[in-house]
Amino acid sequence: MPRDKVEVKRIENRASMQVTFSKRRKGLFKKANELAIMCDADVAVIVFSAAKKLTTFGSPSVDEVIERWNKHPDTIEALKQPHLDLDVEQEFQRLKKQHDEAEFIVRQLEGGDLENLSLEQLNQLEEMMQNGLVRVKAKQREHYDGTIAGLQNTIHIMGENGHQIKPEVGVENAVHQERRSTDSVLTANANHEDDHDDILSLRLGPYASQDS
Amino acid sequence: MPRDKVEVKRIENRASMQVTFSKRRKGLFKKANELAIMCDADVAVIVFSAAKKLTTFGSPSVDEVIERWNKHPDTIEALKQPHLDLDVEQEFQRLKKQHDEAEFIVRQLEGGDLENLSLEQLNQLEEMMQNGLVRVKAKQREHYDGTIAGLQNTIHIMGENGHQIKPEVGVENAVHQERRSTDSVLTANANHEDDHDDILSLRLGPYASQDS
DNA sequence: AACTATTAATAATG
DNA sequence: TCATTATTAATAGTT
Repeated sequence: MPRDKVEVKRIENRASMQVTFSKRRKGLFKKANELAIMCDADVAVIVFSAAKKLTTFGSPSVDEVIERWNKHPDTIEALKQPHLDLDVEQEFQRLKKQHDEAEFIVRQLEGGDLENLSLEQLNQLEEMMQNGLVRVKAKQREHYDGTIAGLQNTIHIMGENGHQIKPEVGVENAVHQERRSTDSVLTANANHEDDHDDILSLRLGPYASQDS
Repeated sequence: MPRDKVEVKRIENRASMQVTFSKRRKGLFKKANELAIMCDADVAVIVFSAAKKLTTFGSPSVDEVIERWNKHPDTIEALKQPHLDLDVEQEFQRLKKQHDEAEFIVRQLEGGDLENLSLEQLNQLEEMMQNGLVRVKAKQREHYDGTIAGLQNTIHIMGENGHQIKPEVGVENAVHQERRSTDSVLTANANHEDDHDDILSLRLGPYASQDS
């Protein structure tokens, strides 16, 4: 509905599909919510992205609406429960395949072999990595900026209290010190409450460098 | 969204609620359909009116989407009936966890959210990406070198056949350009035979599932 | 249902 | 990804 009229058909460009998806999914959920509230309706919306990510909206909840749907006359004749063991196995295989694909990319990062990739695929990998790198660096900078601001503030306060310190000298240097190359590898997990960016972490503070 | 701005709250008047319900439900289904088509998403929308009437939209179908929802990792844990074989269930969880870790890293590359990462984790990610990039670039260079060698060989043969060309001049430059318009690269190898596979497999094609 | 005056959603852009 | 904005699309109130 915006800048240009757009045809309703599959968006071939991956990046813009992703952007459009996010926007429209948000819009869809908003509409669903409004319908539920304004019209006293029970609504469930289930969305799987092209990347297989699941997002849902439910009022009063996805489970309850689906439960109702299961019991509804129009639905009830269709499915009983004809699966389980077989389906679990299938789902297992599907998940395994999906995992292998993600693993493959991670393997490239961790030193996996690139022998069998075409130049085209290498270029795609490179772009993916470059883009990721840009974002990581930007986020690192935010951390450092926050730390620097905190330090400067501390120094400012110390100055007001009559301490005799020349601040700017050490701060900048500390931050821009080069990093050692640990070969450690991220054992990733999204959940961690141990997010500490206190002043001490400056010591560890490697700053990103190089081309980007 | 028309004549007057309207608050999102329950419409008390039965008649106008019914009218609004019809209009908005239609709009909701239209949006859901557009999302499914444009963004290659699987979408299910289930609506019970205040009068308990059921209407649904599903792409590819309500049943299939709900089936997928049932089997989704995020959902399966909360399954009502825990009648899964214990071994299978355990293995499933193990694989899911492993997958989450790989998926997490890949997400960062694909533009995932870095907000919740500590500085330490960002540094590890960066290093991983840098290392991967170095290897990818080295491998790209091999490809280009191969191309160069081939060209030089051709030129050499042409020279023996009496052609008058100075080869060394522009070869290196010519080969090392050629690959910066990355936007289109991603869609370039989209084999649509695999249409409903995920983004990773689209990018990496047949190599995605391979093991080392 | 149809009709519009408006608001809301969003494609393109930065 | 986030913000802005120029447009189109959805729709509340009215007929």
